[in-house]
Amino acid sequence: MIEYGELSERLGLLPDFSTDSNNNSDSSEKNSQRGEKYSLRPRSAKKRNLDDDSDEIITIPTKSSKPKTPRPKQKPAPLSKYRRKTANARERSRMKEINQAFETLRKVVPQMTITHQANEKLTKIMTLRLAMKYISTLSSALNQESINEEDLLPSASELDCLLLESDGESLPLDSDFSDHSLTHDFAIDFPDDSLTSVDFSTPLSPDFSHHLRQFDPLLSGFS
DNA sequence: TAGGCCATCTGGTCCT
DNA sequence: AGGACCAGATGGCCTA
Repeated sequence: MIEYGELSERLGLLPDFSTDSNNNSDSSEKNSQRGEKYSLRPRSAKKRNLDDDSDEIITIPTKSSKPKTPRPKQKPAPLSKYRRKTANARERSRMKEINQAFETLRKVVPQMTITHQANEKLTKIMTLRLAMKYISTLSSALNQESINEEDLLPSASELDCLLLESDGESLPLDSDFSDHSLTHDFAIDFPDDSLTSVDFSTPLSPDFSHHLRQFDPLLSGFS
């Protein structure tokens, strides 16, 4: 039985965890709080290494058993230790970029407080779904304004419907959302560089288009 | 303790 | 050949 450390060293598969743990510290705030704990994946690495060790030549499962047939398809040589490290670093960097984009998106998408506690961070999937819905809300408001700027503003229930929907499924427009109405002022609730949330306990302002223009510079061109 | 969310590692695939 | 992108696997953290 080959020990984990020995095997990994022999195969040259494992990155330098001590340095990786340092690299991890900048991946995200949350992760930095976790510190060095993300640096090791002993069991998974062991399993993978053992798998690698168990079959050096990959045998393609054949329907017709022709045992003597040589399998030309060999597992490609694992990346060198250096290339594996650099690939991991690139991947971390790529994910960091994605997470930064999520963070930016969180700041511009109105958030709900219905199911979230005050300082609870929106999950990625919730952020995407809210963004989709927010765009939909703005688009519909824009279209309605092109017809009649003042009279065709979305109703509070429509906005509730759009913003409440977070799972990709449409909610019926006649749903009863009387328990929570939208905030009266997006511009106040969402300063440029702070995470804010829609307060459903306050009534919706009738002048929704005005707030939309304040909120989105693209819309301000239509005033 | 189970489940959700997340970061990370890893190998495969595609592209330049 | 090497980088970008992706998805699967894994384990840590947190909350109900």
